[in-house]
Amino acid sequence: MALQRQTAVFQALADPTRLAIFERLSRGEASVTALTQSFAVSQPAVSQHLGALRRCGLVSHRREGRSMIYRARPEGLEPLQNWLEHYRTFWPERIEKLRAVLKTHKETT
Amino acid sequence: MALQRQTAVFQALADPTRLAIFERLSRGEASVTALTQSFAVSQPAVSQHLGALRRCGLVSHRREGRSMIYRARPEGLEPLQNWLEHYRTFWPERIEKLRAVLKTHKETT
DNA sequence: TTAATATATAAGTTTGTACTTATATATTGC
DNA sequence: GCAATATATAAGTACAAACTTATATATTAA
Repeated sequence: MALQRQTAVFQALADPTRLAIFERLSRGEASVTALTQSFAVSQPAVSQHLGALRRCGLVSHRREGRSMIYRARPEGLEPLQNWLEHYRTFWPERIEKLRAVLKTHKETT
Repeated sequence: MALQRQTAVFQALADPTRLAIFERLSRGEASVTALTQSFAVSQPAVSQHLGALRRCGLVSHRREGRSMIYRARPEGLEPLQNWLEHYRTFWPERIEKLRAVLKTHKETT
């Protein structure tokens, strides 16, 4: 079945390497070369993953001399946020309770 | 590359049919037969999607006579919630601003 | 126990995805 | 312009995923 807009972000983050690249970029921008050195895949593989992330708005890039600098786009997570927001409407108490638990957990670690 | 625990939920929700099944179940429990009637795929395909959702904790099921009744498990979304929570730590203002926008949007539609 | 119903599993097919190597394109410094 | 460097794209391969039909398993009712 063809990929739909709704599942695009899930799809993009479903691959471990691609997720790791996004997480790496969320801690600071990086060039393709730098990313390639961080992951056990070839440079073209990294470029392909970056293309996938870019196509669904999870990263942006700019040229800087010979390098392409990539950075994570928090706004790219909007669909995910939106989707979970939707479920908060359906299951308000349950999810809110869960959020509280998670927040506490975060604060104590 | 092998599927990791971190990407399991993303992977499960990355397929449009499977996402639609989960969303259907989030609006109320249903038997496999009922689900099969709602989607344009065969009964085995539905069972396979339910198996995938079940394996990562997004749905639970119980037998009721000859039927298997499936229901969505809000707790199954914990990894997603947790993951986004993590990004709130990194990008607090930005994401919080976004959350506010989304909440307003929800309330006015 | 036998037939009907409901679901799960097996096996096979097709398409998509993640990778590879090879090569094209863009930028810089000589 | 030419060589070096950085990235993207092309082409091919291997494996995973999503489906199909056929069949096995479980439950109910006669």
